[in-house]
Amino acid sequence: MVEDKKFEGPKDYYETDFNRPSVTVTLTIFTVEDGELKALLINRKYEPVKGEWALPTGFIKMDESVETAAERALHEQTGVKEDVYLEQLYTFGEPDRNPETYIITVGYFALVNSEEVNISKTDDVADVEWYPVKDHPELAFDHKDILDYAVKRLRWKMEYTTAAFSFLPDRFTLTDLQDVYETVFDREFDKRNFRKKVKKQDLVEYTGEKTKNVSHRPAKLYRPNKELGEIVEIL
Amino acid sequence: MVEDKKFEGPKDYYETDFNRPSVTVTLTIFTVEDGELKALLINRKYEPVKGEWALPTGFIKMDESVETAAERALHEQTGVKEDVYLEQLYTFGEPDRNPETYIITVGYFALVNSEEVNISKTDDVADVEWYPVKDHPELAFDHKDILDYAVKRLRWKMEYTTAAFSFLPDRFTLTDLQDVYETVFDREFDKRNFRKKVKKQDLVEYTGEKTKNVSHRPAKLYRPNKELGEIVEIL
DNA sequence: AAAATAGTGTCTATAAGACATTATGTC
DNA sequence: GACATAATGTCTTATAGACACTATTTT
Repeated sequence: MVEDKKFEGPKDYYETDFNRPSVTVTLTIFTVEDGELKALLINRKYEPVKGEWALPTGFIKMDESVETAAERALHEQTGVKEDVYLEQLYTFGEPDRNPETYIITVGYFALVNSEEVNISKTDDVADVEWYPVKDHPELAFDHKDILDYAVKRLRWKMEYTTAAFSFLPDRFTLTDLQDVYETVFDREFDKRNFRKKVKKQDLVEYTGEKTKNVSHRPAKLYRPNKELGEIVEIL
Repeated sequence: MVEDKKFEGPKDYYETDFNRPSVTVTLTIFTVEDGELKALLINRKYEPVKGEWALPTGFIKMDESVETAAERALHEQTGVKEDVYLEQLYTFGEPDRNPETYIITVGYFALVNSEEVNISKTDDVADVEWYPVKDHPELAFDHKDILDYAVKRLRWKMEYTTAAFSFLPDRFTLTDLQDVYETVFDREFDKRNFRKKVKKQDLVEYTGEKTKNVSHRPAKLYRPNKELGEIVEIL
């Protein structure tokens, strides 16, 4: 066993020393809006880095799991009531990532539909805002690294799972779905190949309805097949 | 911002309360030996769970990163001097995963060549042993979950990267390589298809030498191509 | 009928999987 | 020459990508 000597002993090794790293959760909350991939940033009200932009963070209570802390932070910050897709990303643990003391943070990323989410500024923050991932203010701490990592993971996730549905409403057109992919991957896909793949994998089912009040041919509205809300592997 | 009220305030929010989760690292150290996938287990010398088997764990010092703590635990426990492949796995953060207090643990997995590793029992442990993943003693805490998770990740890693080389010596035959895959995935692969794939991807290069003193046709000895020690994505 | 977007099929190239025989060394 | 393992190629099937025209609705 490799433990700090201070914690060693035949009985108890953990309540003997105050000098241990703290732990927080840090959230990268993504949405796709206006053809852009956006992340939710907060402007910090308190020190350290007061007045700077950062990803939402939160401490972990003694009676809640790390995952619960992340969900709580998500719900309290975005105002969204529904459960959204939330996944652990990576734990960032460089001693100097926080300028004042050693704080390890467990990163999570969340995918939300911007139409179902109400941003609510709480008393703990100076501001809350969606920013395009391609054009956002400088971030405090190592939050830029965390955001970059989250974008990579999001792309991986969208390639191999049905995560894209998390960005869409209950019913959507195949063009909507393709737009989400093109936005996140920042490139175009061939319409025929895209639809071929989606249909072969039975990812969606036709609702029987079409778009209304469009000045062109209406599009069929689809919904995710069966596994509503669940993110499943494809391919 | 979502923070425990106790930590709030315009100035300082982290050195005001003792009642926070602790953090450790937990290692799943894999090797392939005698046609079996094995993990390194330790028998605990101290409470809690004294006398039970568990994965190696260690606290994080205030001046080292989580990754460094994992490397330190690895080197101190296995006695291996060389750098080995080490990757962060997942952070396990259920409040009740430790019976006495809330300890969050950052899981890592390591891949080592059993011939290059010397297990060294330190004063901190009662015993250290390689155990087959398919047949090991009961594990303390949630270490069985961590081990299962690590096996899944290992399989994924071996499917998409050159991680398998970490289990092999500098020079090996293609049969050796295939044996590693068959052991980890617990199934057989077609010899011709396996070799076709390995060679098309330029994963290995022929050393010019062959096995000696075998009572049958000698096999060519290969080494990993270029990226010695590095694990790269394939496919 | 003009504008705007929805919707569809073929061909080619590449990768994965099934499958059996010959080659080369030791004893 | 018997034994044991090394080494190799073809055929079939599935998947990915390139590519252009017709259909349906509104105004």
